[in-house]
Amino acid sequence: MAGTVVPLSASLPAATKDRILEAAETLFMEQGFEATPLRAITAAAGVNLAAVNYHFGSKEELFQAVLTRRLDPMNQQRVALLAELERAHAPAPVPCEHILSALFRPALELARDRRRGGSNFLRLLGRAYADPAPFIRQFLSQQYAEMIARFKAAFGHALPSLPKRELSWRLHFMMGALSYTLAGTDALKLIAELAPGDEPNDELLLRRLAPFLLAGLTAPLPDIADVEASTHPAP
Amino acid sequence: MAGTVVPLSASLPAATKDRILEAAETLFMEQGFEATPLRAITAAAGVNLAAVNYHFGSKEELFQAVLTRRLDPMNQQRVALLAELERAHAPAPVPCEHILSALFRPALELARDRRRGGSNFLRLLGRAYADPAPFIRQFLSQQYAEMIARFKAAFGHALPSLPKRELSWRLHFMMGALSYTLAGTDALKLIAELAPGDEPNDELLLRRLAPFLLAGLTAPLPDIADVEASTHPAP
DNA sequence: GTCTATACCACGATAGAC
DNA sequence: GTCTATCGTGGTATAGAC
Repeated sequence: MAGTVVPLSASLPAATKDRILEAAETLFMEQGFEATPLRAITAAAGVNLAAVNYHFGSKEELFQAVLTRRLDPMNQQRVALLAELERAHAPAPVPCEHILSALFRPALELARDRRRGGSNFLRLLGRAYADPAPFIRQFLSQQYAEMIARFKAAFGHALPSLPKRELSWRLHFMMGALSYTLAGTDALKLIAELAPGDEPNDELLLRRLAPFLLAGLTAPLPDIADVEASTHPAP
Repeated sequence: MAGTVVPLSASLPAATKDRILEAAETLFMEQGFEATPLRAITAAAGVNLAAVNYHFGSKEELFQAVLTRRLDPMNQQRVALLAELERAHAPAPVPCEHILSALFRPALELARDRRRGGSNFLRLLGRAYADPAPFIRQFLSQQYAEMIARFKAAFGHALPSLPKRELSWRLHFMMGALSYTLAGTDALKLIAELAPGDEPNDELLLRRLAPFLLAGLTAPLPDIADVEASTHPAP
């Protein structure tokens, strides 16, 4: 983690594999997964068609590799930020706003960084979420499981009076609003429309979204919240 | 709306077109758009492969036809419910909870109706949202534009102190949470996990989601909200 | 107007030579 | 590791039968 020392071999002429990865990310973001022929990727990367299958096994596995390359660091950054906050506040719980911030900023940073794909990457991700292929869904759940668990625990400490089950629901809603907003088709368009003059600024979006979600998170409990402890009555 | 009189010709042996539509919906929901070969659809419908191109033009247009068949009535139902509420409350504004209800119930009803595809249809829809093909996005925007406008106006009356631009953002967030929740890969799984014992009940989900969104909608304004009124007026 | 048979061309994948 | 050749399957276009 600490040392960012790169092996000497990294400067080699190189890495057919990396060239494929790079070209694939660009083209997948521009055109989507299914709409991008493998032949277009290999042409852009200047490699042979069969190289993809050799290095990645299949087009789907190439897709997963593209996603992991961005997602894994982002989620690690999230838990690192959260851990830092917990250290700073201990033994008191971290306030909700700060937890939210740890959850959002890495995603926003990714969305803003054009060299890492920008918001197009998040759109690609959002699409993968709804993919009917069990392969992809399982892959994503696994990618997120640990991070979600940590944030759920943090929110649990910050909101001790909120039942665990209710918290699970609301976390789900929150991730939904975030994913949809960042991945949605018209997120950029919306920013341009609703904040004209400014350069499309994700920071602005965060400042809008955070109060919205924070309020939802701390909303009064629904009527059915209390019946759960006992049994389940008919609706 | 009133007369549900069906033309006599509807009882013909027929309608290759309808058989295709029916088979396509089922298979698209089960396997997704790209994963479903046209040949599988025509086989299930018992028609010739070329019939699809003849009646719909292309696979993509067939997809749009499948979506429209469910979406159009749902959105009409939404505006009808809203209109009814406005009539009942006039000249006072309709309370937010009721507006929300008019927005959600038709979607939930669709999600629960297995004969209309159930929640699988909404997942299909959610996926289409993130589709990079401009064709599909434009189609969806158009499908929703009128309905969204009416609901935005209704919320505007109910929340006169909320700046229009802020309302636009929050409506966007709301639709995001709703879409994601209904369309998400694990919505059903989540219901099963978080409400064990019950049959997967969408009503329960609504009772959770509504307070969450309602709180977000009426949340305090973000810090940057006030600078907007002065400079650029809404388009 | 409807429907069918059939012929394209592009796709992802693989086997085998180098 | 890389390449060429080839296979099976996909969406689409068209000519012609009813």
